[in-house]
Amino acid sequence: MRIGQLVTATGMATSTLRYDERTGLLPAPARTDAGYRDYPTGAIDRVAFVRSAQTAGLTLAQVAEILVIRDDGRPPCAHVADLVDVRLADIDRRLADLGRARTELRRVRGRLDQLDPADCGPTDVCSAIAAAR
Amino acid sequence: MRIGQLVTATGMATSTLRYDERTGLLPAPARTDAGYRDYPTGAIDRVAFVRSAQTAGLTLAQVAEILVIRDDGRPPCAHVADLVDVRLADIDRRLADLGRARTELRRVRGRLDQLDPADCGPTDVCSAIAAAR
DNA sequence: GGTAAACCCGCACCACAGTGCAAGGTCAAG
DNA sequence: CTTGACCTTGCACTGTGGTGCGGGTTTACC
Repeated sequence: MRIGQLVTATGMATSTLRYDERTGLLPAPARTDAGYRDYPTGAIDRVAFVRSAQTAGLTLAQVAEILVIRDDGRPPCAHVADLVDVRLADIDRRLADLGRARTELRRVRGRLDQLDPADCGPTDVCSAIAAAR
Repeated sequence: MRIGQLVTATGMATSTLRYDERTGLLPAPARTDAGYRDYPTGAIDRVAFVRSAQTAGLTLAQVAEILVIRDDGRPPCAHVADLVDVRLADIDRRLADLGRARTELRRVRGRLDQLDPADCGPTDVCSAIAAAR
């Protein structure tokens, strides 16, 4: 299968597939005599897996770790569980941060509605924001 | 005030202050004869404002926009309100995305706990993740 | 006058996940 | 045999918010 076929099969861009190969996410495929990449059919599943894992919020570096273990013949389950746990903790942290930021911005927004632009002296840049400390 | 004093007053790094100046967030200060930056005392508030706005979730580019308006002598209230609204919408989007990602990852985690590594054939890389599509 | 700390500038570099381009080679159809 | 689609490579660039380094000057203190 040439790269064009893999593109239509997976929906990825050629540039992305080559990028994935460069970074070790996809094994370097065989080459035709002319130097064209010649993928096995399994490459479709491999690409699909990479994108699933990415959608789940893993970085490509983490996906690569999983693939290394699997390609080594070992089941990556334990490592995947670790990565997922780390990612979940990260998400919880981000959710908390964003929630706080939202509360804060809502407060700023409320002050802005209250504020008459004329009241806003040139001393500070924007009192509605400066108050947010 | 020299840059070192501003550093101790604001807690920022010199490199960051110079960066902020380069990108227009801080006005270029006066210079001593020797070429040292010589900040007015107001610079402390300016830096503090930039960090407040940044903490509120605005990008430095957006903060710069606000400052341009203010330095132009106009009250930036209306523009700030726009930026805050945009940022709030963005945060809501992110919160929703992260919530979905968390649900998905929790599901993957559940499958991992269920799964016996021995069952995980070498056909797919990790069935717990591959199922997440 | 010597030394250490503080300051200057410009350039290069970090993560992250790609995208875009130029210049060239190959393959299939007409 | 030509045209056009497809493929190759490497390099540079995107955005964001800075950090780090090297080489040189100036200031502060003893």
